[in-house]
Amino acid sequence: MEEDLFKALADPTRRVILDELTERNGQSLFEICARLATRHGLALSRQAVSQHLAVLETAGLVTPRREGRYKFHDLDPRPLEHIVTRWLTPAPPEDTP
Amino acid sequence: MEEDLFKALADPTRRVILDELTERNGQSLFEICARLATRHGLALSRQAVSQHLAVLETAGLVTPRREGRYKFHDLDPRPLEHIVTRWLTPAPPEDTP
DNA sequence: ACGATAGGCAAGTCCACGCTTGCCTATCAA
DNA sequence: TTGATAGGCAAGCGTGGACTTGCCTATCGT
Repeated sequence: MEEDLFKALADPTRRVILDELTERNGQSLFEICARLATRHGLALSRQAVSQHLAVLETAGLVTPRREGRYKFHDLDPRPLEHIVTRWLTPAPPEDTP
Repeated sequence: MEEDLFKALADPTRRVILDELTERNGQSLFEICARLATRHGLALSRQAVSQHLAVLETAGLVTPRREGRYKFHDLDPRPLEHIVTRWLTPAPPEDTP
């Protein structure tokens, strides 16, 4: 659902999580917590990050992958593809040479 | 500021306003009110729409243009351009033929 | 088996956001 | 000038969302 996508992108912490996963894909919850703290000064509780990841999963931007007691998170940027073209006017006849 | 951009896109009513302006650019506040009501079943107060437009202006997605007692609103999709490429991984080596 | 690690569930708090209401200003038509 | 139209400002209400806290389950190492 597109509502979930925009809601997921609305929070700055979630966008930083996407940045983190873009730089290093497949991180676990604790890894993300640590990198948010050390690299972005975001001292969130583990539960807060877990809830953010749940929102990102609902939006289809993050795909969880279980391995034993670990849960790794893979980025999936495909839902983003259509959110720009939606409002990109279909080639307005500009006469700017 | 990018925070304003994502916040502007977070609300479904504002996205419908962007849709309206994409289809018919340069509408006034009352025009937008009317079209939200008749075409989308959104019976919002004039003030509500005005506040939405203010948010869209802050995000740089809508540029106001005054003419007499009218204020027309022009869509500017340029701020949207970078929000996808931000998380598009720089061509991962996929071996899908 | 036991403790430690990785994560989940649920309730509760706090604040930002969407919307309304009421009143005020500015421009146009008669 | 008067009334109507188009829009703005500010206070207030109510809901949703972000975050914490406390406790519970599951997997690994020894």
